[in-house]
Amino acid sequence: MPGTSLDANPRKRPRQARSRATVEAIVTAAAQVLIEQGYEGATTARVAERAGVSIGSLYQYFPNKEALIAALIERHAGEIMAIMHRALDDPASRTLADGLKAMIEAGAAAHRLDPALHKILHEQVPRVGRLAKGMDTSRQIAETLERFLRLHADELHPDRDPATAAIVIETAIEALAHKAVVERQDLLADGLLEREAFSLAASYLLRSAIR
Amino acid sequence: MPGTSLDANPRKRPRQARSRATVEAIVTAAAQVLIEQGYEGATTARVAERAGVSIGSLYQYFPNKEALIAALIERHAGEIMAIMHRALDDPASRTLADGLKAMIEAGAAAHRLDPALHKILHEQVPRVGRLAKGMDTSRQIAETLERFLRLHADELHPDRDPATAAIVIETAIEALAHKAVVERQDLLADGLLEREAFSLAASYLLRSAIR
DNA sequence: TGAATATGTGATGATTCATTCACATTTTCT
DNA sequence: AGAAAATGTGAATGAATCATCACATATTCA
Repeated sequence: MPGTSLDANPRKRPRQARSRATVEAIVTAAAQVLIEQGYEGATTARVAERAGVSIGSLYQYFPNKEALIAALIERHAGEIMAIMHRALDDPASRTLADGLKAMIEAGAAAHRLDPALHKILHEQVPRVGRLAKGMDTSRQIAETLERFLRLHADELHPDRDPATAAIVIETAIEALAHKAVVERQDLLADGLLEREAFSLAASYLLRSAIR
Repeated sequence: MPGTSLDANPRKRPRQARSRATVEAIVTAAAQVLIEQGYEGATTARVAERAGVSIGSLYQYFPNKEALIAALIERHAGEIMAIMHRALDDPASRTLADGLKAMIEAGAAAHRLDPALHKILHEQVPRVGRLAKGMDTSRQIAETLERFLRLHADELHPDRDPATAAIVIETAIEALAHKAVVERQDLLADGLLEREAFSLAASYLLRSAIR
């Protein structure tokens, strides 16, 4: 099996404010070092140094490197999911088209949060053990979208099955946002990305063609 | 900079048949070990052992681990590009819709070539130095598709710019095929993937809505 | 205040790995 | 055949890295 996964659970809870700050500093430093050095170069020693704490402190709260990265991933994934939920649960998303627009904008925003970190997490972090869980954002978003599609079944193209369509659209939108942010920044000019993504999704999903 | 990249060029050319077989065995072993052990677990020693040759032989032809993986990537990418070109250059692709279908089927076929290897290459191999170059398949496919779209400009939806549309479609199709093969094998049943991908692409691209 | 608890330190051990090199074996070429 | 070139070998080297632990400092709380 790829990468024997160790126990990646937190070791000890920070109780005092001082230690909470330490943990925070460590995770933030991990993000920075990861961006600058890549996954292999992000050694526990370097992270601790950047955080301004000793190695020992790092191991006080994270049993190993994998757990540290897992914490970082969960923090990042949490931020993205929050943005997504806000978009689709927004009562302003009255119509299917509105919801789509909101979702696409949320996706773009999520990717712009911290593009460098997002890129490294996607490309360089071995998807192993608990790390994979944290990255499971996509499945959750697809489920949220599926519920939204069912709510607007009347506007949905009759050939579309909500479950399948949700996966298709979530996958495509995510891939587009990722590609734009990571290697085609030209698509980010005046919301070109958002317009194209909307055209793509809308023409596939909508019963009455608004292309 | 992430992952200081070393000289990843081949070291020595195999001249005799015997050594060509050795190199072949090493690259094939690399694929197997990579699949079984992940990127970190794929040590040069293990690869050599699996190939049934000594460490020394491996280093005779590959200056380092990165070069070895790069060779593997290039072999895999080459196979995929070959499939793609065959599809879009096929004279049977008379109409835009036909070409799209061919391209989508080629994409699916490419992913089915060796799904386990494809997955590991995409998810676990750091995109660094020469490794990144090899992974650049996507850009090439987008360019091929763009040319194809220009050839069929008459069928193209007037709002679509060929260059942008090519990127959008290539990205979406690739992402869908990848997702299906890697984590949604249910989409592979009776060509569901291909049908959905076609609906998505066609409704976005075509002037006259064939949805 | 001072005992108990929480937090912080960094030298050190143990392990793993990539890579080299001096030498052995096989193939080619004359 | 036999010299030269190609190919193959694997113990040894050296450099990283992860992770521990005995001890120091800071904070809490009775």
